[in-house]
Amino acid sequence: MPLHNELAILNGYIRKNNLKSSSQRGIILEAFLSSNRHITADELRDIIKIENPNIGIATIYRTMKLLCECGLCRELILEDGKTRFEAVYDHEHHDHLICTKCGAFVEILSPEIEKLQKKIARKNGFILKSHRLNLYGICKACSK
Amino acid sequence: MPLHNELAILNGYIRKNNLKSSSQRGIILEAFLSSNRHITADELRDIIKIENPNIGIATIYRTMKLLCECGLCRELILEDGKTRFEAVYDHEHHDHLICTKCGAFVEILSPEIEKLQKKIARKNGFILKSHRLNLYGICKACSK
DNA sequence: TTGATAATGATAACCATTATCAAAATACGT
DNA sequence: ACGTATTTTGATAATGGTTATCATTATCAA
Repeated sequence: MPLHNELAILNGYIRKNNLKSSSQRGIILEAFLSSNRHITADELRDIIKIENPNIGIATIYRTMKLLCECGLCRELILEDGKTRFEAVYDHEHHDHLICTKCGAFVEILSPEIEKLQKKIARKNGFILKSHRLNLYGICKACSK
Repeated sequence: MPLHNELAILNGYIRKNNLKSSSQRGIILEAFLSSNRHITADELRDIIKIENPNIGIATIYRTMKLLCECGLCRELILEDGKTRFEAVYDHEHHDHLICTKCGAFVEILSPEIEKLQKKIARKNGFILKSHRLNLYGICKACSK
């Protein structure tokens, strides 16, 4: 049950920062992890609403920000104006290949590209902290 | 005078699509090109306001969209919630290296990375159409 | 010049996200 | 277990960038 690990991380972060735990945070974390996709705050709310209609959207935003702070989650900003949240713990770093027709996501990984990125940053006097790489194209199904 | 070329492209696009020309579009195009940076609609309005205080923000948005359609401009979406516009004509394709402290931009170019991207897309059955690569780090001046 | 249509400017609407604030929940020392 | 200080929550207002609306104006072709 991987949830236990993530919950431990969240609770550790809460303790370390003198925050307080709440049932809402556990519920949101579980819904987020089990959704298993790049989800928006609104979509998450719809899922949570079924069992917990009283959890407000503000709390979802606040909790997702918290999850990002403690390294369980990452924001994904595309061009539709909505922030998507992506699980990080136990997930290798990856970039995205996105079908512009159907919206399909493929997670991709290229150590070679990463190496080149570091090299470019160094050449320009930058200390590389992170990067964002999205590839846009037409997937197999859509190109038929 | 490179403006002439861009103006010709814009006017060609207008003619081809049975649109109508206007003085505002020329003014906005010129202000955009001479700003020579990744500019937001708001910043562009401030520049234009000095000589043409009567041009509305809606027209600026509409014109920038038009410039994107005819290939003179590209939208750049970062994480501050503002769309930036970047000149494309006569500019080689490039990605971005961004300082997370001072916001400095460096345009970067790596044919090797581009080649790897194509390879990855192909391996996943995608026809690659475009990509977006931003590197985030600390620039030389800020790391002192 | 006229008629059809596109463009403009002012502003309202939109929508995702954040701030506000009173009420409720939590943690901790006693 | 109790009281108290502090955090969290939920409802909702506010924010801010962008887009839609619409009456008026400008453009273009005949």
